[in-house]
Amino acid sequence: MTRGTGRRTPIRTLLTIAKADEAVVATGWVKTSRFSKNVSFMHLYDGSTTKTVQVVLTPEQTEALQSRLVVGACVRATGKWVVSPAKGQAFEIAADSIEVLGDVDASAYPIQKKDTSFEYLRTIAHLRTRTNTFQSVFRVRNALSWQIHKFFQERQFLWIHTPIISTNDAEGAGECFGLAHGKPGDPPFFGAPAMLTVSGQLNVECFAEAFTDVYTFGPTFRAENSNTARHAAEFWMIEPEICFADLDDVIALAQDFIQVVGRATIAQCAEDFEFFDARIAQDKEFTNKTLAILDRPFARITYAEAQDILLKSGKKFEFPIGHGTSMQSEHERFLAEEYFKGPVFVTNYPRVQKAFYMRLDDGGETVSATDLLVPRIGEIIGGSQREDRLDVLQEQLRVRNMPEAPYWWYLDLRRYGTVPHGGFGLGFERMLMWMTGMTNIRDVIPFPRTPGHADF
RNA sequence: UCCCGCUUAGCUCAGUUGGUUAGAGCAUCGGACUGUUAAUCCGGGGGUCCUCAGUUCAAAUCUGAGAGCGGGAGCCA
Repeated sequence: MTRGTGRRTPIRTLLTIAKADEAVVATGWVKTSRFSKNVSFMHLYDGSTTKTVQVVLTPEQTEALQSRLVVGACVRATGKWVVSPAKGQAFEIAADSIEVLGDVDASAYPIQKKDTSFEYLRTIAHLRTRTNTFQSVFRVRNALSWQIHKFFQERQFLWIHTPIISTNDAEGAGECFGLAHGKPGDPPFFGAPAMLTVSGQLNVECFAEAFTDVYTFGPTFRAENSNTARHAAEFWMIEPEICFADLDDVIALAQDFIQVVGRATIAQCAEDFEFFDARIAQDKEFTNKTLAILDRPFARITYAEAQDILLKSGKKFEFPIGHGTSMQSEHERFLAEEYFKGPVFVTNYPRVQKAFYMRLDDGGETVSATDLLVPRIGEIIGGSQREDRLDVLQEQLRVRNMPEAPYWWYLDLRRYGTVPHGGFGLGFERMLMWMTGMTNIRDVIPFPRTPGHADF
């Protein structure tokens, strides 16, 4: 654990390894302060932990600084690390000197030491980072990112930086954001209309067929007018691609990924998950239940079996069920939340419901695709074994009235040294929501972009 | 894009059947007090009741339109 720059010590470090009577320098912002004639207290946070450090002030320091040590003020406290005589903490700082580095006008500061709605905090996204909830959310977001890279790196996957700018709309995964430059009527900068990527998959497949196991992890853009708590116009996606692999291998990787990364993230951010259990989730056993799910195999059924389950459930659904129907949100939630009570892989969807690059099953009616459905969130992963046979892939383009020309390089992968391979795309923010219990994707993205909103 | 709901103090909200000067908690400001833990106690200030139009003797309250926000659906990750 770092000792900081040498001129200060992170609060997390202070609380774990500082020794009694050691001279310390703590820096941070005031979380709360309490003043009285004989002795005063101030709590500082610096983002390194869910906890604060208590600084004890003398009457002279109180007199001089009371009006300035308000919530949000930036402070440097120098003093001695001493045993606390009170119950709330083992140690505290007996301050020798306190400097206010940044004042706050308390009558105007919008962050208060009280519950505040997430809706309101979204309107002050530049300041919401200072609240307990968002401190925990973004520490976990950082840890989850780190554990994702760790998982793949330890398994010899290469991280591929697939392009953000694209001139083909990949797989038709969704509506694209077009790129404009210069004056209207200028020739296209890239020689063809360009857009922000909707997926790195087709690009990363090129690397898979040279490095065997690869992944992308980066921002993705969808211009769909989606107004839900689970959709954003800019989000991060994890897309591994593995060779010499079929759908079973893809599913095994996906399950291993979620379980290993999930457990490691909870272990790395134990304090933050305690906070979510206490303050965000309705259920105090929320994280323990997540850990239990991460310890046992996920359910797996085919699309056809899923339809049989829905038909036999006797439940009234708003949308039609039965073979050939497309699975709606209510059906997915029934399967994950009520029937399996946990994550479930659904496989072998009808060909017509899925993308052109998914491998056609024997019989030609279904494809080797899978969605992973989880309680509360719905679809968190979409994956498939890819069509590795050139003639079948060409036929799949043809039946969808898609031109071959833009995909010449993608088809080359099947012309030269083709290989059974597959992969999946996992919505990073959806996994974060599933783990933390946060219910709105806007509250797990630093500065969320949704229809009508790209503020800050 | 569709359906539903909400909008009252800095924040979170209450506001009866339309009726006189629109309330509470927290925050804030002033004071007191305490090894305090979102401290406690006393006092003060703070309002375009989202906007516009209408009904009415009278509108926070009823009607219409608009805006913003939220929930759900579709699309998907």
